[in-house]
Amino acid sequence: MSDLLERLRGRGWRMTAQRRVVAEVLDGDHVHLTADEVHTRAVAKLPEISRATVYNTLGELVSLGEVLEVATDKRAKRYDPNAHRPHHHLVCARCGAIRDVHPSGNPLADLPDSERFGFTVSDVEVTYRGVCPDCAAA
Amino acid sequence: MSDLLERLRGRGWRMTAQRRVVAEVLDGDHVHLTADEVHTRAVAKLPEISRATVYNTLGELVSLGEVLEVATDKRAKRYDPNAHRPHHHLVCARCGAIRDVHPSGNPLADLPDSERFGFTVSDVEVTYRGVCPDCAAA
DNA sequence: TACTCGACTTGGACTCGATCCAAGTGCTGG
DNA sequence: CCAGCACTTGGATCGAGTCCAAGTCGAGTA
Repeated sequence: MSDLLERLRGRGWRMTAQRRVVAEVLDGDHVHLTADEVHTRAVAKLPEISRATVYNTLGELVSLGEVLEVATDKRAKRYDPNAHRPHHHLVCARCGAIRDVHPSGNPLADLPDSERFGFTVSDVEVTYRGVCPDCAAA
Repeated sequence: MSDLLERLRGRGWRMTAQRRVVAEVLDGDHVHLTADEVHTRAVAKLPEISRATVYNTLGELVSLGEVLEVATDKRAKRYDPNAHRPHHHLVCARCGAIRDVHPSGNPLADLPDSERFGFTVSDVEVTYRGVCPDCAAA
């Protein structure tokens, strides 16, 4: 996904070591990391990187649409690098782990006009909640 | 909704002034209040009530299934007294207003086993996002 | 290559929502 | 009416996230 780095450069980003590292961490594997986990992994590659920079960079990536913010509960926000393929989330109520899922059907179409109250509805998020195998075993 | 008070008594709750007040606030109108708003309104009825008690009581109501917690974004959790009729939420991306909606279809059924990854899926939340008429006009 | 400047980074202080805890209060069953 | 213990209190604490002034350094220019 150095396409990501390419796209960022294309958008006029100054390419700093910190930004490269954050982008690499997100690219690394498609898990849904918290900002803090991103910071921990980033520190492994670039020890001096600060939390503030990680937050800044994540925020920029989100507003560029390269990464999605997922706030499934009141714990830490998680960041989803899989922004370019629409999908929904399956969340473990105990440990907070998140998996991407692709339900059949189109929930947007399931909201009749009479239930839209004049809103311009543009998006729908579906969050399935349950208990993951690991937590169920424990 | 003194049925609520009845139900609580039936579940072995000690009926204190504080709990009655919190239940009354939630009953008052079916808006989605934050814990802080609940506290503010509770203080109007019972000036000595503490924030901790409001949090405790809301937490108890949630775990009894009398009230739903709604975390649509990273701001404060909101509490939804409409727990006995299943419904979903339509959120204004600009002002944060929330409306209850009742889509057709059953999104739980739309998640095939192959997409459940061993999770015991117990619940689904659907959040429609858009712009409300007021914000669209402004 | 060297210079320059403003975008970027830093880290520590701060905010805000929420939780914890030890001490005090007051329901409720007997 | 009493006593025991569930409940409340408020202040401390926590954890995620934001802010800010000061310092740093990427990259366009010469």
